[in-house]
Formats: sequence, structure tokens, C-alpha cells
Amino acid sequence: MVNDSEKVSNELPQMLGARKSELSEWYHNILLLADIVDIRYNIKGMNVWKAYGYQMMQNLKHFWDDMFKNDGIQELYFPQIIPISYCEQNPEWWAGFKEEGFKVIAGENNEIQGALRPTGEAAIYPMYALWIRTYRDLPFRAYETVSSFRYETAHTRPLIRDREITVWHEIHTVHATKEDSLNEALLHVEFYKKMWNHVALKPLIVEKPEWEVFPGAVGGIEFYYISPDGKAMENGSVNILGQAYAKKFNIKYKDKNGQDETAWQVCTGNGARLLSAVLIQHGDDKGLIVPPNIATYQAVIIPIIFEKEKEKTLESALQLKHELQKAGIRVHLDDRDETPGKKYYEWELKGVPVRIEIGPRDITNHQLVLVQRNVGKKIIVKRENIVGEVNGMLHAVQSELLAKSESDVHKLLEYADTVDEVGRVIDSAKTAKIHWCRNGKCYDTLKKIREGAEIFGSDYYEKKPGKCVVCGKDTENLAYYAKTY
RNA sequence: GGGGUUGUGGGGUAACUUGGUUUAGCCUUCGAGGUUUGGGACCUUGCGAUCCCGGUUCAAAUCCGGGCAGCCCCA
Repeated sequence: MVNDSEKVSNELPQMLGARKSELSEWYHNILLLADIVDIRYNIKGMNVWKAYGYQMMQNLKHFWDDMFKNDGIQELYFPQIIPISYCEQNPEWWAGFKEEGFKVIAGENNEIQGALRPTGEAAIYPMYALWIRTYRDLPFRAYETVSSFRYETAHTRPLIRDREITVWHEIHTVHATKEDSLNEALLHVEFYKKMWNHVALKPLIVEKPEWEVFPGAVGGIEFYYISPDGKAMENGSVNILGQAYAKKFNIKYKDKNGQDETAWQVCTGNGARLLSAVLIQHGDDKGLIVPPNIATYQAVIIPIIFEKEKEKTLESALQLKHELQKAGIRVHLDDRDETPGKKYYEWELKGVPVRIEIGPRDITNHQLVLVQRNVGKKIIVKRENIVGEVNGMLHAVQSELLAKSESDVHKLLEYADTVDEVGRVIDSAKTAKIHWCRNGKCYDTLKKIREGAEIFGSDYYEKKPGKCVVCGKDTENLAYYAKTY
């Protein structure tokens, strides 16, 4: 095998028009150029999924479909419109969404028929109340994958904050006891860990501050992505609902003695936002790097065509494609009549993890050239070993991306033990790790340190004796403070 | 929610300040034909734009108002 690292051009990426360090512009440009979503649909906060991007999203969806269903969680589908009668009967709930809610108007007098679901509970829980009758019906575990609609007033960002939140899954489970519901929540934390691992991302797993848990609920565990600019992005949450919703929606069951009991609930949700974190985390100055697990194409074959041997080369390339497909590798043969260089740049921009070059020289020597996208490593392999070599390279990309994500998170966290230090950490585009006594006053003090920054949670696992960064009180609680998306 | 700012072919831009010889220029992309093809090929040729509605004016991409959309900052 030959090792021949590619030179990285110092020029500004021609197609992309922005470096990774100019994150906002980079992200904006790449969505369109790499065919993820087209943001030019003329409704604020609504985008068109393009085939290349949508396939990635679907690959991710298939992962969660399998994971949930293999654990016995059934998939359901509820209507997108919540009846207006429900909104009227629950004025408190509706008040929370009145401004953020899309209303559905129809009929001769343009009456409000309902609202596009801003969240699933109002569609789902009234039905749960009908379905759940006895302890034998519990646990009841179901999920759906749909869109949610919120008329965001703050500025929208494609896939991160949209008015139509697409490919959004939410699990809603119902249990007989508090203990059962807590166990369920722990299971969902494990689900999400697996999902993040699948896309080679290292999450920060935190407990919500108690006042962000809505009244009556027991608690919440959230997954956060820390982006290269040090900002924190909420990206999946597990809500331990307690009995708050069950009481409101009248979700009861008869126990073994025939007594009515109120149920306990858990819900979780996340969607396309996870893909946005994947794109942002793994991309570089050349474009995207898509983790092989969800890549639309895991490998792309570029035939090196010379006029004399054109047919022979294309035929070999096609054979290669069939062989790789047969081995279960998602592969694309780019047989367009363009120069190879142009194709290299395009597929690098689109983030295909492995490139395979096949030309007359390779055919003669019974070899192929493989290039690994994330590091630019180029190797020559024997033709007969191609399936193993490609799979090996795919595994390498997947694990290298994960390792990089882990080290990046590590680099972006900085412990601070004074308020001044906290400010300095934020100014250096990082997330501050601090001791915090969980007191609201100290929380508010910190909120004033830097505009747009706040404590977004406490480490779910790590505890360590120390003193609150604000008041100096003893605490074992380690919290995170950052600007948030 | 408040403030600022921008809108010109698919993408990036020039002309806008001072309204008029601009047939709205350039780069890129895209189509056709040809020569090519181991890191963004070349030649010939072609298609494609002033966000929408209204106002001022002899005349509007250019000035004014509103709408919609984008971006930035603040809540």
C-alpha cells in the first residue's frame, strides 16, 4: 500500500465560498450546494428537502425506527391538526401557543377549524385517555415521526430553528408507577446515546434547571451539541412528565383492585436538528463529511476515462459498482462526461466518505485507488480485496469522526471558578463548566455576565465537590454556561 | 416583540450616491456542438435577472410608501 497525502489548497474553496471558521456562512452555503435542503422556499422557516439530504435524514430515521420498534415501541400516526375545541377547552395550554400557533382556517365563513400541531400532546393524549383502561394496558409505549409547526418570531435557521420542524420523532409512554416511568426515562437516555454514537457525535448530557421543567413534571434530561463556536444547541430531550399531563388529559387506569389510578408519563423528541449538528460538526473547509452510517452514498466511483479505453473503463467501473452494492455498500458511479478533478471537488463538498478511482492503469495492475475524505489519505489496494478495503475505510471514517467529536467537545469546555473567568471563557468562544449551587439568584447573576449566555443544565453524570462560582456555597453540582442556539 | 440592514439570471456581483447611450455589464453555473479527461480542461455557440403592489416623474434597477423574503443586533 502506498501512502500519499493530498495537498490541501490554501485558496478559499471556490464552490463553497466560505471557510468552516466562518460557520454561519459556511452552513448557509453548504445546505444549498450539497443538496441538503433548498432554503429558497418563500415561507420563513420552511425548507425543501433535496434528495441527497433527505436520504441522509431517512437513513437516520430508519435507525431510530429500528431501535424503537426492536424495543417494542409501536409507531402511530396522529393528524397534524389539533381541534379548535381542544384549544378552547384548554385556554392555559392554548395561551402558550396562541402566538406561536398556526391556525387552520376553512369553510364558508373562514372559521378557525384548529391549529397545526405545535407539539404532540394535544393530539396524542386525548386518544391515550380513550385507549388506556386497565393496568393490563400498561406500559403503553408509542411514537410517531411527523412535522411540528411553530410560528417562530426569533430568526429562523434551516434545520436548527424552523417554523416547520420536519422529520421529528416523539415518543410518548404511559406507566402504572413512578418507578416504571423513571426506568423508562433511563432507557430513552440510552436510546439517544446510541443515536448520537451512530452519527459519530459526542453529546453533553445534562439535567434541566428545575424551573425549566414545567409545573408538575419530575425532571428533564437533555442532550446538547457544542458547536465549534462554543455555542450550545439543545438537541433531543427526555422529559419525565410525572402525572401532570395524565391529570390534565384524564389518563387513568384501573388497578388490580378495580381502583382508578392516574398514570405516569415520559416523552422524548428530536428531529432534523440532529442532522444539522452532524453537518456542522464533521464538515471542513472543503465541505461536508458525512458519517458512513447515514451517508446517502458511502462511496463514489470516479472512472478515469481516456478516449481509447472509454468503454473498457466504464464497464469495469460498472462491475465494481455491482460488486459493492451486492456487499451492501451504498455506492454511486459518477459516469458523467466531466474531468475527474471536477468530480473530486464536488463529491468532497458533498461529503462522501470514500472515493474510488478506477482508470486504465488500475485495470492493468488489478488495483484501485481509494481516498478517505476526512483525512485525504490516498491508498492503492488490490482489486480483489475491494469490499474489505472499502468497509475498512468506512469503519475508519466513522470512528475517526467520533473520536474527533469527543476531543472537540473536550477542547470547547473550560472550567471556570470565578465570575470573571466565566466571562472570559465565553469571550473565547467556549462553553464554561462551573460549580453552581442550583439557586435561581446565582443563575440570574450569571445570565447578566454575557448577553445571550445562560446555564443550560447540570452534568447528568459528573459530580465533584466545589464552591458555587457566584455565591461560594459548597456544591457538587457541575453546570454548563454558554451562548445557546 | 424592538431596532438596523439588504433584495439585480440557478449562484456570486456591477450599475443605485447624482433617475436618462445600458441593448442592465462581469464571473460562475446551465444547454448544444467539437476536442478532451490520473485534482476544478479548452474552443465555438446559446438560454437566463432588476422581489411584489402602489406612488413621484416626460423617464425608475436607481427616489418614496406598503407588503413579502433574507441577514445582523437586542429582548
